Amino acid sequence: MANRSETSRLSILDATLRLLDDEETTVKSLSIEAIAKEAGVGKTTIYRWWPSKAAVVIDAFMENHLLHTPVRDDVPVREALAIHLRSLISQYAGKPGQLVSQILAESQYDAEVRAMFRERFFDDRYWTIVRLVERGIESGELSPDVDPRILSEMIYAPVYHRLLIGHRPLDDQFADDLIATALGLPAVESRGRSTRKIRAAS
Amino acid sequence: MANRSETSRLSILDATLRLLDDEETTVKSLSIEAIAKEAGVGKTTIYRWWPSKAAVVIDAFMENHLLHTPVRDDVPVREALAIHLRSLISQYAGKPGQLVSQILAESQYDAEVRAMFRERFFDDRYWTIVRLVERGIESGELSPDVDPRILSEMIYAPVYHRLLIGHRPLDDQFADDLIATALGLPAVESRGRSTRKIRAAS
Amino acid sequence: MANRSETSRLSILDATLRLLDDEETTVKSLSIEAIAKEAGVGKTTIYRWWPSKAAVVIDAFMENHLLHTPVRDDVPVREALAIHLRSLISQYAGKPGQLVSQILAESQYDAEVRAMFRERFFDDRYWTIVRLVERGIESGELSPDVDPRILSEMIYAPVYHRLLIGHRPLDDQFADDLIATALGLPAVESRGRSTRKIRAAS
Amino acid sequence: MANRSETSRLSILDATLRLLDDEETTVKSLSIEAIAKEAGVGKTTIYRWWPSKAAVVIDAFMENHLLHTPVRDDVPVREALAIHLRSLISQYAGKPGQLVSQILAESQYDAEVRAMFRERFFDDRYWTIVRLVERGIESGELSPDVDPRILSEMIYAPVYHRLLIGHRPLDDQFADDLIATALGLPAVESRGRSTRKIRAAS
DNA sequence: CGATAAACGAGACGGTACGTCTGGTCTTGTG
DNA sequence: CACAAGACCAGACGTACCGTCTCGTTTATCG
Repeated sequence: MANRSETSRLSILDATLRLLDDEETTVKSLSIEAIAKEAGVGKTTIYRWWPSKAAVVIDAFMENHLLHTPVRDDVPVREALAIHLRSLISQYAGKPGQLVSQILAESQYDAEVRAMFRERFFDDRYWTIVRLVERGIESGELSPDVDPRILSEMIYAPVYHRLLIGHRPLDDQFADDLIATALGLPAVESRGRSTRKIRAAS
Repeated sequence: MANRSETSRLSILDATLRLLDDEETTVKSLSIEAIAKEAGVGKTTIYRWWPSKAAVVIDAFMENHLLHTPVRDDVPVREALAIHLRSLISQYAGKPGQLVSQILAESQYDAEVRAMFRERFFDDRYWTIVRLVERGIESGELSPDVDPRILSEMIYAPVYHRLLIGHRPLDDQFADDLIATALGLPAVESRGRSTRKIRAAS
Repeated sequence: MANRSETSRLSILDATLRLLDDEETTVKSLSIEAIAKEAGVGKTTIYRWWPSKAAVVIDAFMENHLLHTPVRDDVPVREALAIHLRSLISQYAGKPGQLVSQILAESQYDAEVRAMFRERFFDDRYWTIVRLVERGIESGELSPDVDPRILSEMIYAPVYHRLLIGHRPLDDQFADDLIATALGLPAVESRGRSTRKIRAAS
Repeated sequence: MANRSETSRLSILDATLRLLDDEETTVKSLSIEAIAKEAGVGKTTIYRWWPSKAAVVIDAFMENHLLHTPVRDDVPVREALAIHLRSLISQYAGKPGQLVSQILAESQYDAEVRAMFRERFFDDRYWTIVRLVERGIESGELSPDVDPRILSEMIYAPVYHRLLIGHRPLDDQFADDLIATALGLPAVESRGRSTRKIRAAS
């Protein structure tokens, strides 16, 4: 029989990360051929076990838990949200963000990749936020009238939006603004509307 | 001398749309070679005037005003938002949505395409919503404490989010949920409570 | 592993000859793309194994021994020369001649092709004539004072000269004239005079 | 009205020579586009007056009398031949030789170019040699039995042969060997056959 | 001497082929 | 018998030139 070689599997995932580490390399410019060569592995071996290049990248990405965005449950929801969002945004502002946006790009052309992205990456994060919002409703920090899933999307989606479109920066201010608006509260340090407008315009 | 040929320009944009109309064709699978052949045009002519395949697609997409998402200013903000979002979402649920998501995908790999997407497509829509939100604040429909740009992103981004990730459907319910949550009103009859929440937070 | 495919090699050479057989096709107008298409082969396969189009043509030309110009060693040198030259000239007057002249043309731009032409095509023929001239010297049919290589060139080069420049025809008369002049005999009956001349010069 | 512009004609021929002067540029790699640009002339102007790139090159080549190969008629034929051939060969060994061989290459694909090469370049030289050989016959230096045109080709063709095939060098020794053999005389400095053989092999 | 027609520079155009690259499949030993 | 190595068919890439075709803009006779 000769079962799947764990050595090969790891070489492939390692090689993928090594290649993606190069500032110039994108998921698109990365080729299966290059991965095979870097891993010292035949192309066939990759094609045998992964349905597409993007699948390898997602696997490699997850294998090394490249994104660390804890959600604390021992602090008030507002604070937990703040910690989580700031952490997420700061990571998305860098190389991991590029990777996520490129995987998302690949997933536009391949339903299998899209499903894999959701299952292996997206769902966990999404439900974590939904649960957090639900805790906020339970604790009274958030209005009981909001749909936790919709509110979660309204908090989370803008981060992806800026990541993908780049019309405005991914920074701490953004995290604070999102939370303040979501909780129906102006950001602490900038209460007035006109002040906020000026900030937004800068 | 020897000015640009309008005939060629139109042939190219038309051919691009014709090819993209095919259910199986994506922006990725579309090739400049195919456009040239379909348009009866030399490849050089395309390369001479467009920096990339995606640029041609954006031009073609815009040339024919493929997306019609009016924003009324003669009705209350809530209603204008509802009309706009329902229209936008219904179109994004179909072929135009696929195109937008694929252009966005391409833009992840090409700063020029990203800029073109923003300038030719995104900015108009974004500012239209921002202005709408500002009108809502002025008319008292929205709390004066929200940052119009942040709120706009919180309303708009989830649409793109579902378009790109596909974790939940793009339908009228979604439009209504977004508006209700954005206006701080889970439903019409709960206006008082949500108003209270906003007031309490200020 | 994965050795060269003999099937492909033959398809390519066959396709090349098939295309060149067309009266209108020249080595210049022949394209690697056309060979690949005709052979049902990827362009890469051609580029992998041949350094240039001309190299493929030379290979194809030689593979099928397209030129038959025997040199008899069982008859007097004059007769062997006559048979050989008449045969060579008659072939050069037709399609093979065009091919040779076109390969020679290509070789003016590519040292590798020039070397290949010499090694695969020219040298054999050249040395065959040199040896024939040497036999003529040994047998007394030719003056011992001539340099066999120079005399060979003087006999052989005019054939190429007419082939390439076309100032006068390639016909049997030409073969006879060359031999007569080379042997120092304008005609059979004037052997004495020419012998005298050579003797007088030594 | 508006006659041919002599200025343009000269710019084009000059530009052609300037471009061909570059060691790396060949008649093949030279493009009409490049000539037009270098000459500051529209492509149309070239196409209007010349049938092909090679025609321009021949014109440019001749305009500047790039080859100087005098034939003296005030010295014995042997000496005149020696002077002419040594001069010709020494020039053919350099850049002019490359040009001639490349023009000859081009002429293999274009009957018009071939005719132009003959008329503008070849015929003069050919008949000059024929006349020289005829003078040799009249003066008794050459046997009255040889056909002057055939002997001319036997003297002249080997030069082109070496130029195009490059199997042996174009040098003074070659000129002397040709003349010696043509005149039925061994070269003065190397009378013995074995000596000649060794020289030929080097 | 002003009209007018050809030649001119510029360069866009529809094409062809280039040589390179990658995708995904197939083949051939090796461990 | 899974693997590495890599050859294979296929076809798009972006580039270079081809030869044709407008464009205005000189020129230079001719009416």
